[in-house]
Amino acid sequence: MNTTAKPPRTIVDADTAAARILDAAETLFYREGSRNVGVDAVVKEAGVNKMSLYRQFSSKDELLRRYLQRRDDRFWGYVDASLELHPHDAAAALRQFFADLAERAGNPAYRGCPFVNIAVEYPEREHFARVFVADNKRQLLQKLTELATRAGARDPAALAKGLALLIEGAYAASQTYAPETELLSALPATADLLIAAAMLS
Amino acid sequence: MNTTAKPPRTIVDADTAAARILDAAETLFYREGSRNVGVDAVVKEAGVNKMSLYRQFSSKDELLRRYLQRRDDRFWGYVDASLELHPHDAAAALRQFFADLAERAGNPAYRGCPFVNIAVEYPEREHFARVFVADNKRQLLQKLTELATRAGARDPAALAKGLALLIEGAYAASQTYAPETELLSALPATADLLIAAAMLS
DNA sequence: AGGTGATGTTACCGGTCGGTAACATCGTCA
DNA sequence: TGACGATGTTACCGACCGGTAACATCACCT
Repeated sequence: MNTTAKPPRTIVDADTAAARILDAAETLFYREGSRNVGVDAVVKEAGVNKMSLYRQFSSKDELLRRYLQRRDDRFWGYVDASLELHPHDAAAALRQFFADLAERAGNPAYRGCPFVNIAVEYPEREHFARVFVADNKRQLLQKLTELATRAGARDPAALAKGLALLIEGAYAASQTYAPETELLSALPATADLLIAAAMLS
Repeated sequence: MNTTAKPPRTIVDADTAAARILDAAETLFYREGSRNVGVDAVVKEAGVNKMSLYRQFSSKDELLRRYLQRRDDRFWGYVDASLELHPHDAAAALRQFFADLAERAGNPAYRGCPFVNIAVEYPEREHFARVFVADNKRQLLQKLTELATRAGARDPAALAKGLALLIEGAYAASQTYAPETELLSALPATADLLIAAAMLS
């Protein structure tokens, strides 16, 4: 028998190749870290040839850019899904977001906030990926401030910053603390407390 | 003139070589990330030869272990320094810790919590460095719980977890948010709020 | 049918990684 | 003085990194 049979050549058009590469990059960059994953691993996971990658993307950095954009879209999808449940009650919307975040971050496959991970992976604050991260966080703080204002907080900026710290804390703690610690179980109640305290005159 | 003059051979004994290597590793691993720094960069920073490293340390992993131990010692030094200022007032001690943390994390050279960074750099929870990190955090939560108890909190475990989340949040936010955001300025007040709320009947 | 452009495959480039062998050179102590 | 052990220096190993050239093969359109 022929033990050296080559696998059949499979041909995929450029668009599907690009999509599969992006899917593979999203999976691997998030799970293993963008700097720990080589392009060879990406194309293997995507089931395409390395040249297919470099014909669709100019470089690994370009792939990283697209990865960040995907993560950004996904993140705001999470936010919108939580907030839409309470369109006329900003305080409830905030509480909902923390409940949903605690749920997501408690998943065993959760590997933390992709943006926090990027910030750790790239030491230079001027790196384009770090700039992207800072921009995402800036928009998040803005959204939190807007919600805190609508909720009627005495000092909306202060409440928003406190909640932003809690959010980052949930991200980091999901990776630093052992799962048995169940630190995230305290997230919703702590957020509720901050929100409630911000309403009192 | 002789433009190819070799630098003079400098000889240092094993102990000072080991110390300089550890210092260099601590600086570089923290600033750039342990996986982003090669042993060549470490020996260059230390001003010693690569063989001097491998005669003192069995591997880069061994160096990483020593690095983690150093950071652990340093961390508990910070904790003790804050707590010692209020030996008979646990609530004040907690508040002091957050004030000092906000100060440290606001330093421009601050590169976040070394343990958070390790957790991001190494994807596998079973990796020895991740286990070390989880152990440090477990001890921190224990210390916080003990202080919350001494402070007279109604639910010490809940307060400790909330504060632990805030701490991790300060670490992560120091790297994700742009400095202009001054998110850390909200840290002490938020911690104070949580502590005060935990005391009320 | 023939040609043309997109895709797949292989092999390779220079650079960096962690780690080591071999040898030169030094200080120290008998 | 001579020998021995510790240190410094150089060169190298195989593996992986991001990226590319050259060529084989296919689909599709005229």
